[in-house]
Amino acid sequence: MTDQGIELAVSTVIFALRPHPTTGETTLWLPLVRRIRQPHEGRWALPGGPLLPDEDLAASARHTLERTTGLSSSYLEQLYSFGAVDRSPQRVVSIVYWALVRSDEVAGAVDGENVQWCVADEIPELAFDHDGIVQYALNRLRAKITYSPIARFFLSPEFTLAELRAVHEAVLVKRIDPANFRRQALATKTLVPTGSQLTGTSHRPPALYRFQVTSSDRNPR
Amino acid sequence: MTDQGIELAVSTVIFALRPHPTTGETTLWLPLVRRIRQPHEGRWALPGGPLLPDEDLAASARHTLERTTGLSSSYLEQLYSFGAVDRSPQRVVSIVYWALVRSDEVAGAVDGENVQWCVADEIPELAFDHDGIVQYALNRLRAKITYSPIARFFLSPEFTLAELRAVHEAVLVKRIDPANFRRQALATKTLVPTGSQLTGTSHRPPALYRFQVTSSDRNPR
DNA sequence: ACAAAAGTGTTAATTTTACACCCATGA
DNA sequence: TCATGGGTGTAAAATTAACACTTTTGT
Repeated sequence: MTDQGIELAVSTVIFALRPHPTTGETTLWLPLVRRIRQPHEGRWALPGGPLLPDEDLAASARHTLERTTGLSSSYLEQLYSFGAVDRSPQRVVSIVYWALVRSDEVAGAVDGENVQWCVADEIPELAFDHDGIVQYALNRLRAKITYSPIARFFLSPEFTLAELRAVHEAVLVKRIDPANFRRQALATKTLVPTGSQLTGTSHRPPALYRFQVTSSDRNPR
Repeated sequence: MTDQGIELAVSTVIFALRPHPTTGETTLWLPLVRRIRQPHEGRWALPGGPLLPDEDLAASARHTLERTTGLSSSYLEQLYSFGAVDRSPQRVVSIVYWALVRSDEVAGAVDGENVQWCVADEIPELAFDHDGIVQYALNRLRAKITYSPIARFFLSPEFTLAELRAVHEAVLVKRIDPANFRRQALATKTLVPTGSQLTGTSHRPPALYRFQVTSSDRNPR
């Protein structure tokens, strides 16, 4: 009832796919922001900010995402809430979201003054307990992509099965048999062929697909 | 940085197994508390309370559990955080946990003045969005019991495979083949036979098992 | 014609499911 | 000895995984 004086913040782990700087392989990246005040001043941290009184939790995450990257998310899901007592002099409860950004959007993004994109598996030491949070988000993404069709949120609405498979391979960092992947993907019945093909390749033109829009797309949770 | 004046509360969905009042079948139950002030005064709601400044999130959930039921939880996991702007005149962000209580503990519990245990699938209309939260917790429990050995948290440390199976059957509300269940359970290698048997049954005495204690028991998340 | 990826077919291995049947105990 | 669940065996069915092979394009 009475005010507890606990600060509420919302942070977001933002995932996007980009080529790895050395290997060139498509890899998971995420943006970090440099802290410009105490505590942990100068350290890299997850983008976030205080929850505004008239802002939904998810809206807060979306705003942070737009503010720090200039991008919009194609998928957003709550990850976990952290609120250990010892986090800092002023007690903070952080509600953390994770988000996916489409590759065609992220291609045009550039690092800002205090924003830097990092390869997800090569993160520097972060402020607070953000290392653990990133690891937790990575686990969640990798687990979820294996049983849920979230891979599509990295892609444009129309895509080939090879592109969809490439997303899985990049996220899970392992090769996947194209023939079996195709059958599994089509067996879900969530994939609809558009009828058209992707031309301009130096091989047989692949068919284009799109995902069926389901009602659960609005309430992922 | 500045105080936002948002109230922080922690609620808990507490599950226990008891016989169904009419069918006698072992069924999922959960305790509800009657609200004694506005908003939603008189309505049933999930047990919970404001987060104290020096209290961990999980500790808050545990305290609520003990306060309202007089019991302790054998398992506690964060469920979700809710914080829509429209929840009430005073904005509240609720961090919700779910908990399991052992059957031998709950047997001795009695309903208090403003506490009532209800069959989980026959919940009355609740205050706030608590109906949805209960449903979400039920989904989570039913999903998790199929891939994680949480069923044991309803049981005493030593139990028979039939008792373990009965927990699965009660939670999922469906019959499970005893032979196949046994093999699956033993295949996980998390089950250790104690060497002793349960006597006093009017049939072949079943072997007693206990679960291996793993390090992940401390950080379920 | 050749390379390269799209797409199809086939089989082995593994996991899941169904159910028959023997075992050990109390009544 | 009978009823009752404990516990084992086994085979069909479904799923997963591995890989050969055919198709269609650009060069």
